[in-house]
Amino acid sequence: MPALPELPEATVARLPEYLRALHAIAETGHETVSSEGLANAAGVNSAKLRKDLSHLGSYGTRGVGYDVALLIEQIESVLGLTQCRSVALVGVGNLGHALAGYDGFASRGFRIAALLDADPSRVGEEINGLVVRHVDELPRVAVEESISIGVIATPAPAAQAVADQLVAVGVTSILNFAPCVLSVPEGVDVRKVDLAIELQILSFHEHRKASLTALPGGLAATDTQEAIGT
Amino acid sequence: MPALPELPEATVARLPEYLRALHAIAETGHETVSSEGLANAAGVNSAKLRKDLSHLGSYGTRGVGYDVALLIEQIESVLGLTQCRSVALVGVGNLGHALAGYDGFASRGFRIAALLDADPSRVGEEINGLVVRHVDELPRVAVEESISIGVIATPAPAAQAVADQLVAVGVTSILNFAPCVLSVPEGVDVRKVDLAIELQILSFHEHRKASLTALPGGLAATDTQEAIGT
DNA sequence: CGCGATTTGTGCACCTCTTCACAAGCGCCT
DNA sequence: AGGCGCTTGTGAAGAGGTGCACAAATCGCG
Ligand SMILES: NC(=O)c1ccc[n+]([C@@H]2O[C@H](COP(=O)([O-])OP(=O)(O)OC[C@H]3O[C@@H](n4cnc5c(N)ncnc54)[C@H](O)[C@@H]3O)[C@@H](O)[C@H]2O)c1
Ligand SMILES: NC(=O)c1ccc[n+]([C@@H]2O[C@H](COP(=O)([O-])OP(=O)(O)OC[C@H]3O[C@@H](n4cnc5c(N)ncnc54)[C@H](O)[C@@H]3O)[C@@H](O)[C@H]2O)c1
Repeated sequence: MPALPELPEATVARLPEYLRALHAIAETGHETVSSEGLANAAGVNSAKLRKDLSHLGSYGTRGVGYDVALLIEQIESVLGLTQCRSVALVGVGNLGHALAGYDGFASRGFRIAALLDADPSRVGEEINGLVVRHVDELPRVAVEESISIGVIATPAPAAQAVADQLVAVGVTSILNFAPCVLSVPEGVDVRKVDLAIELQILSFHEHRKASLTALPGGLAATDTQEAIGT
Repeated sequence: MPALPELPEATVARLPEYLRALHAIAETGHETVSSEGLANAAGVNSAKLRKDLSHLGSYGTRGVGYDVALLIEQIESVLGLTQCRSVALVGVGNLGHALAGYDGFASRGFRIAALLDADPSRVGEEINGLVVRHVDELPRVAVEESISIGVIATPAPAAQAVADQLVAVGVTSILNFAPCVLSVPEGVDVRKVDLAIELQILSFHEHRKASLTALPGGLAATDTQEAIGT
């Protein structure tokens, strides 16, 4: 059993990006990669990458770099991806359909194990070989499929109720697409994806850039680092 | 012209959340709101909220709170949402369809002004009153519709090429759904949304929680702050 | 076998962000 | 008018993250 390495949250958020980059590098046939090379592929600073990897007691070789296969194994192990995790998707509407048909989950260690909706007219529909079931069946489904992550793609007003139902059946990780805050008991992790927020942040920078160029003879030595980190 | 207030990036990222919360509060009929109340609605610490708002030279009243309507106006002004921004969506596949049919954009100050795809069989299709056009028409469309933000929803291998095309026609803000890093010239902002990354982060915490509970008589006084920030 | 080229791992300084705690300000009630 | 309770705005301390710069380690080659 690997002693829990107490990773910084910022590092955890970057590990999946490294993993993706590593898989891409592995496909090109390279057996090792330098911190510089991997950092470029992942879009980060090489020093940051080295520090991140050092936190998981890394297996790099000075003068050579990192063994790609070994590093993939290490990161997957730390992220808990050695076992395939089952996901329940609640709300099979516009967005839910896209998610249900997305093959990028399976290829990265996740299995959509259940599709759930409250609308009776949607129940029974088959998407990608999976039948939509009624959300009331959640307790049974959760056990049968040993769900470990819940994804909420319902309208915002229904999201809190769905979250409560997920928590009630023992789900402790939720990915929320509805634009609202969820209140959950301690010990439950919620992550949120909100498109409108992303666009509004872009809008701000667009606005700022416009103001800057509109300024009279603004000195060109203003700070202009771009490509914001996630 | 409002002097640029030099906002911290972390604050900018939270302003849209405050804005959403404010709109919700406005609908309940409240004319003012305390930092405590707004902070709850937005899912943040009240001290953080006050500091954030103080950065935009805020208009709160001690002993009373913030004027909801005024604050909405202020934040929208700072985010550059006073003008409706036009968005071009490139890649009208699985995910693109969902985005094209999403009404959450219009309601928050954005207008999907163009749908573009490279697949000839998709060109001409009408979605939500908008006709899919060929991606080669981007230069003309960008000017006609005065596009200010580009959204990439193509497969990863095509994303960089699409980004280059967007940059070429003058787009300086890009929202990327493809799981890859984009390289863009200085002055262009890129934000990324990657579902698999979100799930993997959740997986990590799930993994960690499992290890903790599996530990023998671990003292209950371990840190257990949850509900991670975006 | 030793040397130079290369690359990792990390101490350190800097910076940003968070959180606490409280003075200053405002309105209301007497 | 004055006092009291409530709420904002902010200084300061602390926590966390970033990036530089370099010593330590390893490999390949002569
Ligand atoms: N469509 C997008 O591109 C998009 C983008 C970003 C965010 N979102 C958000 O994702 C959510 C879903 O968007 P959508 O466009 O798919 O909406 P939608 O209306 O098309 O789909 C919502 C689905 O949820 C189901 N539902 C409603 N209440 C439910 C409940 N209590 N339990 C289970 N299922 C329930 C409905 O029957 C429907 O099928 C919304 O909150 C939206 O704001 C959507
Ligand atoms: N479907 C999802 O739920 C989902 C979730 C997260 C991320 N993503 C990512 O979003 C992207 C799109 O996913 P999808 O499921 O919609 O894929 P998709 O294959 O259904 O759609 C991709 C579309 O992009 C078009 N396209 C390809 N090359 C193009 C080019 N050069 N210019 C313009 N258009 C081009 C294709 O014709 C197709 O219509 C992928 O990168 C995927 O990884 C999808």
